[in-house]
Amino acid sequence: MAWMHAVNHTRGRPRDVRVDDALAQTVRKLLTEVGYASLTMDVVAQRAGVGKAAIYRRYSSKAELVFASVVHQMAPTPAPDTGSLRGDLRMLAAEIYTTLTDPVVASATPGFLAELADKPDVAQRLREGLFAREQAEVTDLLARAVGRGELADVPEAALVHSAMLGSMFAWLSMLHHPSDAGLPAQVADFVYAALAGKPADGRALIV
Amino acid sequence: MAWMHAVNHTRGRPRDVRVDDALAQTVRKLLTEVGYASLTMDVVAQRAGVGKAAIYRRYSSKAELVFASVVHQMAPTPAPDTGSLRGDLRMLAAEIYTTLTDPVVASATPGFLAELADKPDVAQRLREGLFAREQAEVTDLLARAVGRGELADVPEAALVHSAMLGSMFAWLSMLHHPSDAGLPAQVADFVYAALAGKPADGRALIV
Amino acid sequence: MAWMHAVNHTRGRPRDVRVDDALAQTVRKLLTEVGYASLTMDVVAQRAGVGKAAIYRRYSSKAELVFASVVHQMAPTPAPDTGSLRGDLRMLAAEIYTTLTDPVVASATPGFLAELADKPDVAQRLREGLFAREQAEVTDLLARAVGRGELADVPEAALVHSAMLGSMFAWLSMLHHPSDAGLPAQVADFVYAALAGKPADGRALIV
Amino acid sequence: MAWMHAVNHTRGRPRDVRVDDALAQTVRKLLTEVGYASLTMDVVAQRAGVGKAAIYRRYSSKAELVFASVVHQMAPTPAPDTGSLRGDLRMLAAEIYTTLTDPVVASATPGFLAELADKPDVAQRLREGLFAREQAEVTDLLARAVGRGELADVPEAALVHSAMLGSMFAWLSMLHHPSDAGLPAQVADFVYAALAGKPADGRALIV
DNA sequence: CGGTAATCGAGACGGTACGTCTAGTCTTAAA
DNA sequence: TTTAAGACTAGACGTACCGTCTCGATTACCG
Repeated sequence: MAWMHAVNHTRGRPRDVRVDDALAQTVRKLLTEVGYASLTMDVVAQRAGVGKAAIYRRYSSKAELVFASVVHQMAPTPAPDTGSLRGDLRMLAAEIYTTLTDPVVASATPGFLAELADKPDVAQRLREGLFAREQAEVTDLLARAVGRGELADVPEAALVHSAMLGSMFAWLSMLHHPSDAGLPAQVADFVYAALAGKPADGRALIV
Repeated sequence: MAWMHAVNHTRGRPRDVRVDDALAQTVRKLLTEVGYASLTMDVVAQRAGVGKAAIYRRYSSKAELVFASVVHQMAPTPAPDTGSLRGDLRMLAAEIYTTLTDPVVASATPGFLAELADKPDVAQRLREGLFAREQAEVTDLLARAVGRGELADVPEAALVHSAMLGSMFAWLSMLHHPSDAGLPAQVADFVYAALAGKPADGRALIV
Repeated sequence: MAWMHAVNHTRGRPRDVRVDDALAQTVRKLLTEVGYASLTMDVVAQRAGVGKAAIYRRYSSKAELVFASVVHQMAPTPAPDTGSLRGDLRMLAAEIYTTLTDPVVASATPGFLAELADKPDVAQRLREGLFAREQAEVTDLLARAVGRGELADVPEAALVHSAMLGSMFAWLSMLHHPSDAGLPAQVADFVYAALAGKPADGRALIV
Repeated sequence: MAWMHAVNHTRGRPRDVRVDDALAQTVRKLLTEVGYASLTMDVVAQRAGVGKAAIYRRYSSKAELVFASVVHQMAPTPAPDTGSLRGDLRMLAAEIYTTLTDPVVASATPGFLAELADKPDVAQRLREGLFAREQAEVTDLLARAVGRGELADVPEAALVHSAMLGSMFAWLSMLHHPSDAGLPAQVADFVYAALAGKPADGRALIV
């Protein structure tokens, strides 16, 4: 099947791979420097030493360019399995937290969410490329917990995913509470408590 | 104390209240029609039958205008107290859900979050005017539960708030799951389980 | 006939004369400071310590205000008669020159000419109030020359007027040659030569 | 030496000549239709089928645009030499008259003169590009007359130029006398009389 | 001497042009 | 055919100005 990709590009000058790298690096740097809104295509081209046509030949819009550049070298994170539901949740929470607080991701996310409102196609690709894998991890993690006998029934993965991702996103980006290394564990334990029926933070349940 | 607000406006022609109303109404209508990004100041001015100067005399930017218009007549929501923690949580979840799925709010939110990245002052006002009250409700609600003896210790309100707001926001705006009337109850019960130590959805805990 | 003006204005508060003076003075000062184009009604009002309504109650437009302010205290120039055509021409030239090089007039004139293109009514008033009297002087001056026997026939006053006014205006405002005290005499002599058939500047005619 | 002008424009897409043409034509048409003051950049762009950026890339302001468009294809008029001073003057007067009464020039001139007050750089360019050549013609014309023996001494060209240009400008634009085909000849003869010492219009000189 | 009516400064109002900026497309010459 | 450079269209942004309108507070005359 590999030949599929090797379509005879042998007509005219081949794409310069250094362009792709320069773009990704430049976009990532600019995102942290000025943010998504003030990142302009002209400046990207100039700083990357690249023509605008070379950009639009690869990405059809600013949103796609930024998306690709942000995802570019995002952790592939194969799989965790720590042996316990609580451990798995903490692992996942830490992973999500790391992503959300990454300077590049944090700079791109809000502007990104804004564009998704208008462009369902980009939104679709974002969800598939970014969130689908995460959600699959949640599904696996829950299945493992059921297998271990930690949970009687498998809860809805989407809800658990929303709880973990959303809690941290709201904490950081909406309520603008300070970034705190203890946050992911807190959230993971909170979710664990909800699933396992043990009060969060080991607090005793009275009635 | 009312006289405090009656600051001597007696100098020159006073602001026309109808302009404020026309602006808020027009912005709200345009938000649902074309969304935040495609809402232009010129069109707002034209449709409101107002000069652009009148807008910029009140709001220094598009972001401020939209913010004010969205908040304009947002539910004052006095207080609930349903007699039980679960009931209170469901009430609050329903309220948040209603807000998040309101056409106007839903249209404005993403574009809004994007602008907050650049404009800390607007962000500050948004948090104070929009989220602070919500968080106060959470605090009260938890205190009441402790008072009733439903909880042994008072949990951190900010975390509970993040969990409720964030879960629903992520579900709706990030993962784009379909709007579902059952969502707020699900989320409320999930949070209740975490706090009260009973498995969500009444699922039995095995170990 | 004076009673015509004394129309019973005796209803309500009478116009404050100090407003008129303040306006004229302010406009004249602003004209020399920033020129016609950059003179704004708001600044006039502010600097004169006057409301804009008070201005528009007197003058229907910026053009009218400036016109009135410039003419305000312009030389009434009774009449010259120096005893000779050449002397009369020199006198008139000097008068026109003084007017054209007056800082206020010089600042207002170009912007003024521009507005006349669109507003025939203001143009009409300008011509009647400003140029008509000048032209009448030319007519008288020529008639006197004929009476004295200096000229056989009375030349067209409008042409002579154009020659004197236009030559100096072109020299100063179009070609931007430096202001020169000798200019009016030169122009007067030039016109005299044309009328009297003697070469300008006493130059000998060869053929 | 021609290569000096062919500065290596070979870097990026070259300016589109059709844009320049479309702009000049559109401005000329609009000048006659609505005049200088009511000519707006947006309408120019729209009617020319051109983006505003393309205009401001070429001209830094409305004044520069209009200036360039008016001068654009103005008669190069090499040189006349009719064999006599009177003939040369009539020729020049006719040329100036044609220019002044050209609908485009007539519409642009007043608004133009107004802007020159504020913008000395534009004024400088106007004088060099527009009047300098005219004045050179006057100088030549007078030199020829001296060569022919029609004049004993060479008069000051600037004064003669001012007299011809100014007389007609004042007649048309300041005093708003009706446009008259006989005007240039009248003015030329008037100037001729001043130079040659023969009474204008063949009127007899008495003393 | 109190009512009536036009005035006053202050400043908000609708409308409209300006000049700047951006996204995404297109056009060169060179490689 | 790709490259860098940069011009292209379209259209929003925020500022500025004009001429009008609206406040509450002054004046004058008239009854």
